[in-house]
Amino acid sequence: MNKPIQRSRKRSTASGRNVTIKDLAAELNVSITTISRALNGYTDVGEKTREKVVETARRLGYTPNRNAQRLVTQRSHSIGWVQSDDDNKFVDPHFVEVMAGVLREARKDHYDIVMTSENPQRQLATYERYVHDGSVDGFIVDLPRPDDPRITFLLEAGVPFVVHGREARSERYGWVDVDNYGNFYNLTKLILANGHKRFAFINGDEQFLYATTRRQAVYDALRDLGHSPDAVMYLEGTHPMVEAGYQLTELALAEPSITAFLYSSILLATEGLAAISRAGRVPGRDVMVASMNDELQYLNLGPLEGQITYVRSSLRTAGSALVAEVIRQCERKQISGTLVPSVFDLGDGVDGESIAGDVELVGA
Amino acid sequence: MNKPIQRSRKRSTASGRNVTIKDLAAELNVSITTISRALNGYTDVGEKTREKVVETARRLGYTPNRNAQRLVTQRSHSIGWVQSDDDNKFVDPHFVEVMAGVLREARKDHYDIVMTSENPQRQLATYERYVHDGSVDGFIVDLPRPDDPRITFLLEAGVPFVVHGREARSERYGWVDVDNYGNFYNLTKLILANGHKRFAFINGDEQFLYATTRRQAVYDALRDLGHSPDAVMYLEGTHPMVEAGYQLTELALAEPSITAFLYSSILLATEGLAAISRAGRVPGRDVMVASMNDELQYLNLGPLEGQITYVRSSLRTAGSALVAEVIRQCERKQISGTLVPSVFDLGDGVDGESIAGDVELVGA
DNA sequence: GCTTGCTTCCAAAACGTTTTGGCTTAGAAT
DNA sequence: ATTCTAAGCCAAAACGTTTTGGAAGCAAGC
Repeated sequence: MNKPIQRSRKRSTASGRNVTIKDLAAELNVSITTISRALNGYTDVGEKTREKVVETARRLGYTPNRNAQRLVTQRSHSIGWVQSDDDNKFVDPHFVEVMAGVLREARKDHYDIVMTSENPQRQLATYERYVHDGSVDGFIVDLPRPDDPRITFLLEAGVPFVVHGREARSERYGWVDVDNYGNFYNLTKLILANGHKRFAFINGDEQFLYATTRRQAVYDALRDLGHSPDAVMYLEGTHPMVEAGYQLTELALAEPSITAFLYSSILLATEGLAAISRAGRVPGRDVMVASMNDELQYLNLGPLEGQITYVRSSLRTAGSALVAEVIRQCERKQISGTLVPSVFDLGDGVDGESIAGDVELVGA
Repeated sequence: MNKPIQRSRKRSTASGRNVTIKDLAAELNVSITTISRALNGYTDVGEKTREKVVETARRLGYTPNRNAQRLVTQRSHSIGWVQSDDDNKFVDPHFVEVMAGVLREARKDHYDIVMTSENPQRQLATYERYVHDGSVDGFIVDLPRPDDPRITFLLEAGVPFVVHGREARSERYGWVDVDNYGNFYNLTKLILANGHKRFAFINGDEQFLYATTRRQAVYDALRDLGHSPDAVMYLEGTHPMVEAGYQLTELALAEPSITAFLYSSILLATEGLAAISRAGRVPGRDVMVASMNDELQYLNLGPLEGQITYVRSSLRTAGSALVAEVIRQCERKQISGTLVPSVFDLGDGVDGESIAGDVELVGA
């Protein structure tokens, strides 16, 4: 009898067998080769036959079995996106925005996105398994940290992947990023140009690179424009961000010398605005508020119109670019970096030009 | 030469061939049958052989090819989750919370989640294709509407699926839901019990069923407790929710008879609180604020402590239950519904008991 | 000695495709 | 008349597993 220890098996669909390439071949009295080649656009099948084939394929509701295709072609047409199961970290509203772009682009190119979450210690094993077992052709890597072990692993495994953000080795892999440095450099310049002598900078979690880069940009701008580093009160908000926005702003409000607020995320900024209002200060008149705006679709900035100056950059666009890049790699093994565009929107009473961030394409 | 019209092909991994079951068989001089059975826990392989097999499998870094397994077993061990590409609708922070639970549970059961987005008109075709081509074994269906065509389709296709929410046919499919009716009935009772004669109810978009059910519950409670339907000012916020929270609250604040606010989502509520504060009213003293709290991890309710009365229910738990249910169906074709638990948290100055919602398991 | 039963193994078929390396046939070129 | 070319088709191998239906060997029971 040879029973398995623990498995049980059953067909997945309630209805009977799906129609296969063999059924088509039988129906038309041609070989399965001809069916396959007709459907895949090869030139060695006669026009009449091809027409008959596609017609009956449609009529019988034929859909090629994806797993058979994957097995023989050794390509899954799927890309993997593994999330950190690190409780709060992964549940970030920014993430959904990126995902919207990722899904849309993937659909357009007929790729699937396969997702899992895994705690950081076991993540490498997950990447390894996914690529060994043929589940995916490449990966999206999110929120890179300095010397990110995931990147190290993927680089030496020689697997296609794209990183949302950059670290030291960014020459060697494909990436998509916003111009963190340029944007925060310019925002700082803008604040100073508007006559503010001291401001608070409420940054994101510095364990992620985007935050480090932004801090660097702010201090560089201060130095280049001849201001002391003391002109900024630097505050770091850890994930999840929202609580930090309110509390850190309250902290900064205690110092009267501070007349401007710079936020690393619009999420921090909206909370900050609440704190500012509650303290009886009015943004745009008493204080200047500047921020990075990632265009979170669910956040309506209407009520805040004019109260806030920001650099706008679409995370959704970044998401699309991510999968475009990783697919490009899967299909012809060349890597490139993409800087997503940024545009400035000035709040009321703020002087300056609406500098548009560069759109750059590194590599080819 | 027979060239294809448009394809190009390449191996996915840069490194050479992966190690297969044949390599193991060759290494150990046994048949591939034995390898397979040893690795899959069948009783008809000797203990010594089994040990040798698992040892060399580990040593050689063998990972079974997922696509071959899927092809022969006709099971993908993946479950599909198709998002509406309807621009704003899908980008809802609630979604991320559900997803955290979905991914965690899927990982635990060794299932993959494959996601796509598709505009509503073409969604049915996507479900059809996914199930025909063997990509997935079942589906998660989100945000059902009345007579949802997706449910109609999946029911008659006989495909395993689970719905987050319920509509008329909920006897016939697996679902996971929060007790929308009970919770909003109780919240209304609580508001009235605290002496409020008139309140605003800011609901979610009624094109989704959870919102309709909640409205029904509120009006039923009013009727049952002998109040006129006019005791509520009913406002419907469409997606995305956040803007609605602020604006609709402002609208309701204009009517002085209104002394309490009931929100369908904590997202609406936090915006509402901002509007209330800005209007110079203080929540917990001048007005009562009640809400459903879906435990969005990125939202910190600390600063609002005591200002708000809510029913708490974990969307993450719901997410886990969703995949547990759909996997159960895939593996033994029985369907059941699950009500996720809810618990009440009373705000300062609010009288009432902390009613705990029922935990129910319908079906088997 | 012969059957029976148990344990351990295995050859071969199957899953549904793609691709290779032909093989016909018909017409054009010699 | 023969050879060449091109167009249209196909048999068979391959992808990497799982599963079926035994077979071989050996001990126990009669």
